[in-house]
Amino acid sequence: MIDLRTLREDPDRLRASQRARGEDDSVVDTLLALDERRRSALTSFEAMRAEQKSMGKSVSKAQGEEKAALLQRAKELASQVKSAEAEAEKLAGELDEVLQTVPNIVEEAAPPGGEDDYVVLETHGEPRVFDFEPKDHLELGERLDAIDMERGAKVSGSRFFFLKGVGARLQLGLLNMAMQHAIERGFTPMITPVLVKPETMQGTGFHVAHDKEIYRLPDDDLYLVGTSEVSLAGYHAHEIIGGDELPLRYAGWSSCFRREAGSYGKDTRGIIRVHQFDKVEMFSYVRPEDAAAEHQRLLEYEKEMLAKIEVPYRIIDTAAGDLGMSAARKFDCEAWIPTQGRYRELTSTSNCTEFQARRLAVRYRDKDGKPQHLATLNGTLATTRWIVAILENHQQADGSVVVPAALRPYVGLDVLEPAK
RNA sequence: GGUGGUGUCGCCUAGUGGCCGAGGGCGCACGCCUCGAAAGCGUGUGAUGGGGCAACUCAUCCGUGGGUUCAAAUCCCACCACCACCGCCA
Repeated sequence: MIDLRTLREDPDRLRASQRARGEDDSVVDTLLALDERRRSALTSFEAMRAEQKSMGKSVSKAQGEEKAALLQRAKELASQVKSAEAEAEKLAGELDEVLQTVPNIVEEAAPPGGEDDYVVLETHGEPRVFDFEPKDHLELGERLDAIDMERGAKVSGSRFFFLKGVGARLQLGLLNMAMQHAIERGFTPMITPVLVKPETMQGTGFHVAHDKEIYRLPDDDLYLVGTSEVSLAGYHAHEIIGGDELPLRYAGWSSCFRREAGSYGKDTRGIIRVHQFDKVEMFSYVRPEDAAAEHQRLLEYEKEMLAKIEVPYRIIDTAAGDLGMSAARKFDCEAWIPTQGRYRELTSTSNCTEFQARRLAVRYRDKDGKPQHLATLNGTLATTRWIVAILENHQQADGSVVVPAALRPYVGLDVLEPAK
């Protein structure tokens, strides 16, 4: 959520941000007008309420006819107070409704534009030159008896799959390595709920009512998370955290669920785009002034993980229009996928500044003891999709796959051999 | 799933319609005292929003949301969480 006081003082900042995202900047004027009306309604309600309170005192002291007269006037005032309050609440509700739809203010350094306007910041490693025709990850996975899409579809439908044998071992090893990576860097490991209440989903920046990506359980008013970021953002909701406890760093392991509505026909083969996958996610709560540095830190940890699986990758600075609701800046690491001849997203790290914390009421005490909103950041350490990059980049002519050295202790195998 | 109980300021607690504009204790902060400390004594002690340059001031907040009333922590309804017991399942 945007800070209203900041908006009043510097509305042009939000206007510029909206334009960078390619979104409507007239919402600024809508907000300012509503805010003005809300404040004047609030002031008049408060004045009436103060009068009502003092009158209430006189009623209790008065006697006889005087009391009856006072009571009569108090009754009239009570109904006026009621409607003044209703008016103030109505306007507050309208303001909040608009406020809920306004995305975070983007960092000035973020590239303007849409999905294709990203800027490549770094490229690491060179795409491997094969002296044989490389197989795609699904063919490799099937030969290894590691990935079973057909039975996934039989049991659950399209975009579901089984990881089996070395496939299951590969994922467990990868995610365990990610967890260990995080623990060594001071993160607290967490296994999080995957079903959350609407306010948690909403607070993290997803629209419970409109978002087509969210799986819903309407009978229970619960929602399946698309990432443990949601649960970890909600973890400290409505808390005031002592300044000496900061920064708080968590590494969440969870299954993630995405409906992938509107992506029909995209990435239909294999496990690139699926309805359910597993992920280890970093999540930090820091003081707002430390957020940019924390963002670089999370990106650094992602780079270290990518180095461990030894795949070529690049880092992109996501354009403003592709940031999503909560992020002010986002860096993606994309790995080279040989059979696609292009880079695909393996990690994503977002600086959400105070946006999520304001919605979820996560605060800390500053030096003066005043509660202030924290900044939240998240970043990927490993996901099921990494298996695609590992299989394709480390395959050999016979269909076997060399396990990257750092991963071997976690997988317990040096080479994955095709099943007979 | 059922029955009963509980939910008040960081913690414990008082509070059964107007004296609650929430009292007390603990903790914490500051001051007095002391060579220093403890004890003792005194003062202060939350959040949100509005107004004000500010000191300050007004409103809201007693699990959450509704309702009754001139007036609600207090009465009524629903929900949530926790505890106990019963049932069911593993």
